[in-house]
Amino acid sequence: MITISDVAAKAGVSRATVSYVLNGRDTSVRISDLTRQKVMETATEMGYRRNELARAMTTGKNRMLGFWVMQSNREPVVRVLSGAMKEADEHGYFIKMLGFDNGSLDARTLERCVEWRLSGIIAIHAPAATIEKLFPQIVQTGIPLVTVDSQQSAAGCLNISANSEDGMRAAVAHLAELGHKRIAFLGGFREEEDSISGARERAYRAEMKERGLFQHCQVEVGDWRAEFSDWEQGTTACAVRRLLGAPNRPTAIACASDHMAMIAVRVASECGLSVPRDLSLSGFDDVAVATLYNPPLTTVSQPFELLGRAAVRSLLNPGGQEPPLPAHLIVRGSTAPPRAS
Amino acid sequence: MITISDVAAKAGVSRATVSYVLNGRDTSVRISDLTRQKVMETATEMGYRRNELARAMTTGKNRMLGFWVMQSNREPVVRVLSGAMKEADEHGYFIKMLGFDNGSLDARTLERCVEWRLSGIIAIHAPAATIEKLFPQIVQTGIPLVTVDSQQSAAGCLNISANSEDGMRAAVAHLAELGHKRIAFLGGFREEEDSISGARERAYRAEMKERGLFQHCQVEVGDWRAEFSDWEQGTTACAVRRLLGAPNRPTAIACASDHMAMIAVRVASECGLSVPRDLSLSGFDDVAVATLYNPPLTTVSQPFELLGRAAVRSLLNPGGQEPPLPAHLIVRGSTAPPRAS
DNA sequence: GTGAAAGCGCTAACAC
DNA sequence: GTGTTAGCGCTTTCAC
Repeated sequence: MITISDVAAKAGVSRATVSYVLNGRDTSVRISDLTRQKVMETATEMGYRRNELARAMTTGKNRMLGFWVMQSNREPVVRVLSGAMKEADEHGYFIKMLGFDNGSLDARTLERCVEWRLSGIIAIHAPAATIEKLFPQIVQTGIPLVTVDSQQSAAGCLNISANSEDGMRAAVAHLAELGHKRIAFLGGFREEEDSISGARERAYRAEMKERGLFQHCQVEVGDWRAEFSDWEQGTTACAVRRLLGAPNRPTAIACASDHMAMIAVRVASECGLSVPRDLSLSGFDDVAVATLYNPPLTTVSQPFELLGRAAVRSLLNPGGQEPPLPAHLIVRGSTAPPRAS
Repeated sequence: MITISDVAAKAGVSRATVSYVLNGRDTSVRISDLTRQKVMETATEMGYRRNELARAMTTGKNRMLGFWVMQSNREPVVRVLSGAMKEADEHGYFIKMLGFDNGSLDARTLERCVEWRLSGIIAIHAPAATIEKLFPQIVQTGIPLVTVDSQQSAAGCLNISANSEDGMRAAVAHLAELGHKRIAFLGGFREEEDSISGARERAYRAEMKERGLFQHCQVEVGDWRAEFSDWEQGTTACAVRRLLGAPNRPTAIACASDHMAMIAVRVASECGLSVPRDLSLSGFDDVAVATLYNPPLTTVSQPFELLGRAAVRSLLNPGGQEPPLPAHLIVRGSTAPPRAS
């Protein structure tokens, strides 16, 4: 492999000069057009390839960001990743994958981040408990960490999320405006009080209250990391069955994720209920297949790609404020006015 | 940041000794238990963190694999990635993301791979044309490249795929055994003769022929990279409409992907046809939502995680043969016997 | 068994 | 403007 010295020798200049030219540092250190040209030529001619490893080592800065995912297999994750990739790329940074499905943020992986001198870490869907437990070690590494779509500012580390409260309120409002009164909420696993599902639940209650429907509130909790393969025995399906089996069953359910809404559709048809004729359902996330589902899902769309971009940006310039990202309702075919009863 | 020299000084040994101990090279170079212990202790005590950058630089080997994806947003991609991550991790390797959605394999990104001295590249869903065009440059870099779920051995570079021919034949066989005769095939974009969709199409024809149904063959081609958002105007929807609008419309369609099968379900219901009562449909991939779909999709399951693992393994030991990975049929609710007509 | 010393490829003061 | 030089943190050969 051709090194900078080889180029220098052949071009008849010093290594430093080559380095300057190759890094375009012409502004601070003037290099004559002639030598620059000469250096460039011999470099390409010899097939020189810069060694980013050596560069990163000497500067002590690795332009590489870690992307930490607890659970893959979820479309939001890959969409955030996609956004992060693009933003990172635009700043000359790279993404290194950390612990895909390897369970949660563990000390060992954190260790590896410092061994590689990463410039930052993005953790997506991080349980607040884990973050909190690891927090001392995280600050000790000195590597900035930003969470995405996790609990609001767990332990004081920055979190990037869309404004899902507004989104949830919009969903409930939509349902109410269609004429529904008994609108239930189907949440994700309520791991801790302040989980992301909890935030949506609060938004639901707030909107219900504002519309004078508070006495009709009904909340059930499923588990949004459930495997899909055996959803029929899952906690989400059970939660929906409880909801639909109740004497005063709801005519609409606002769900905390699209997948839960899909499970709800399936359970409803089990019960002989058709969506949206007998039951209106709204999802959350706007997963790609939401539009292909049968019926197409009314849902709250989250700007996942933008979340990824924002996460990278906030890592790159720590001071800067990121504008809040809106989540907005998309009305499709899974919601309709309640049947005249 | 504590360096190896710091540890050496404090432990009262030379840097070399520390290096030996830390790398567990005790076998070739004997280190006394006492010194080893001493070194280990001071290292942890001082909070030493190895510098992987420096290590990679001096050895000239970067234990990092590039993962090249043309189009994210597809579940298969993230599942392959997940498998690759695990396998890489078990061998002490890492995954670096390359060009997520940045279009296809381009020369610039390849350049970057050599700048980072990557030990290998995994390219998923690579169009054969691109691979072929870039092939000279790829071999020139000397970085081994393996494709996943791409056209069979494009231009002589190794490709890892499940045996989707068998899977397709199983799907057609299943449909035939249910009593269907007019079984159509809905393929992905037929970019070149030997595309992956083409392979499935050939398998379909072969199975039809074997069962004496060759005269009932009907093939339409959609586009499996279509966006979902406007599937109604998409080529896949049109292809399905052509199929269902024909005088002798098929009673079953074997689709080359789950998403296309879902589109087919939607189009069928547009036409007043119900699945599986009026039309049986089989998918391909076994995407997570296949089981949640309405109706649950009969589909051919691909072992994506294993593909990822196999890709990494074949990069790590170039000689070794990877055993073929089977794709198998999963029967769910989207297929049924044809209506007595 | 252990240590001295020579790199690995590059950057960045500083001198010319 | 350009070159000299001293590292960066680590590995590895070769003496001791």
